[in-house]
Amino acid sequence: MAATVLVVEDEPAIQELIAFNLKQTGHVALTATSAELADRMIKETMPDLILLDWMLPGMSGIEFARKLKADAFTKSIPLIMLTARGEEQDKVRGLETGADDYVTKPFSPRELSARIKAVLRRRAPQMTDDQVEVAGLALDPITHRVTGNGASVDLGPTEFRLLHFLMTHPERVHSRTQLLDNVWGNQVYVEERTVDVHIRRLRRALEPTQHDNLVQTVRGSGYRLSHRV
Amino acid sequence: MAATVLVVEDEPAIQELIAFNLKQTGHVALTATSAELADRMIKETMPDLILLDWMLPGMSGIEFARKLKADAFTKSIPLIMLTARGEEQDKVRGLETGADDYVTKPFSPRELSARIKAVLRRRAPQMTDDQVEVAGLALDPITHRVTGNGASVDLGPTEFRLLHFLMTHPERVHSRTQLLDNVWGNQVYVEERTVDVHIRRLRRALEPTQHDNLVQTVRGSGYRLSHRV
DNA sequence: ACGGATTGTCACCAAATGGTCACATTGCCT
DNA sequence: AGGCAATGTGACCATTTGGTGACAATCCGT
Repeated sequence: MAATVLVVEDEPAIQELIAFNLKQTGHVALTATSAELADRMIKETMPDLILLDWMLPGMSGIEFARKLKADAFTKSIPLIMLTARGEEQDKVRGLETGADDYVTKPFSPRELSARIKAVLRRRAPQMTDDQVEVAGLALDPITHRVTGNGASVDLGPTEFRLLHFLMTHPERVHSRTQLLDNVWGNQVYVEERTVDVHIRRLRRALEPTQHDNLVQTVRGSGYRLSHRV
Repeated sequence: MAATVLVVEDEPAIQELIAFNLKQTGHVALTATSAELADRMIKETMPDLILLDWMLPGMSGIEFARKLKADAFTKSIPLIMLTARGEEQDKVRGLETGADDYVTKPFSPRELSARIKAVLRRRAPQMTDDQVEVAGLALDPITHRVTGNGASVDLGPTEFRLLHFLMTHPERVHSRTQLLDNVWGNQVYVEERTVDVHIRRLRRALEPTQHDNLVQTVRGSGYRLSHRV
């Protein structure tokens, strides 16, 4: 999953190393050597993720992190702190400032990319190939297989995408328009009521394993996937 | 939450980009390429927010902004100005005319939507999708769920909107007219007394969890949501 | 090309919802 | 206490919304 990552790090060697690894894993790397520079770049590009070194010239990393999390516009950007080894108390303080994760130097490229992936996953869940599971209903995007309590469930392509979207965005109400945009793609024109029909087909397919009640109607708003009553 | 946003921008590419992103974030996008056209659309649709380009053919953006803020009908509509980069003095003048915020081009979709959300929250808290909680009564616009001390509360669409408005504007008395404007929308004509009936329905729905006394009658004025007796 | 699967629409139905009225109740003032 | 105005409340009916089966067009593998 391609993401734009801003690396705030003053040591050129480390900076390049990270940038290289980011590109290797399919991301776009932006770099800044100071908080001031980073600040400007954030406003311009609104990156999907920020990697922030603990120690920076001028404004310290922790100070900068606090500033980012205080600003309503940047607050929602995931933040990973890079700390020197063994500074355990720093980790604590880092998480207090609202960092989503931290990585201690030296780190392996694999570890870094794993953490990046984990943090990004929280943002765009349906983009990943991860298996999803809700109340005994499991969907595997890779094998394209759905099982209810182990028993296999047969779905058409549209119902599969619909269920995948719902399962990666559970509990949340989606209007018919949102579903059309996210499941059908936003360039095709189909009737809103068509969603109803596919919801119906999805429910029917889930009936054998009693999972049809996961797909809930919210009158006047849309549909929701939830295990709660 | 879903808001109707009017985009006044003469460059088709930018206009489309913005409209696309608005739809992505769940808003309804209207577009106008000139101040004259925008003027007509505003009268017709009364958008929740206006995005106004600085540079427009004919009447300039700043001139139009001033006009909007001088008119009693449009004065209260939040306004975000789109300015070219680095025109710092323009920002100042823009804010002087009553713009609520400004965004410098080029901007990222994320920044724009963050600012839109921030402006809407300031002007119309019930348009945002933040959770609200008052005295054990919780309402979540995203999942479209209401719980009283954890127990789920069942509401019809109108009662849900009514409660949402009251909870985002607590401790304040709202006349029937104000409630009609904010909950029903100000273009529909319904009897004032209809509000009473929906207040009644809302109270009944809140009875099971003893939250019905939050909805208070202020004789001669209207209704209020408050945890105080 | 054939046959099954898939998909978008439609028509029809049941249920939910919303607005209004009529009447009951409450509160406030003299 | 009496009377008036404001509000509460139940019922009714029209409208809206969503569920559902049927159907025709299209797609796709054989």
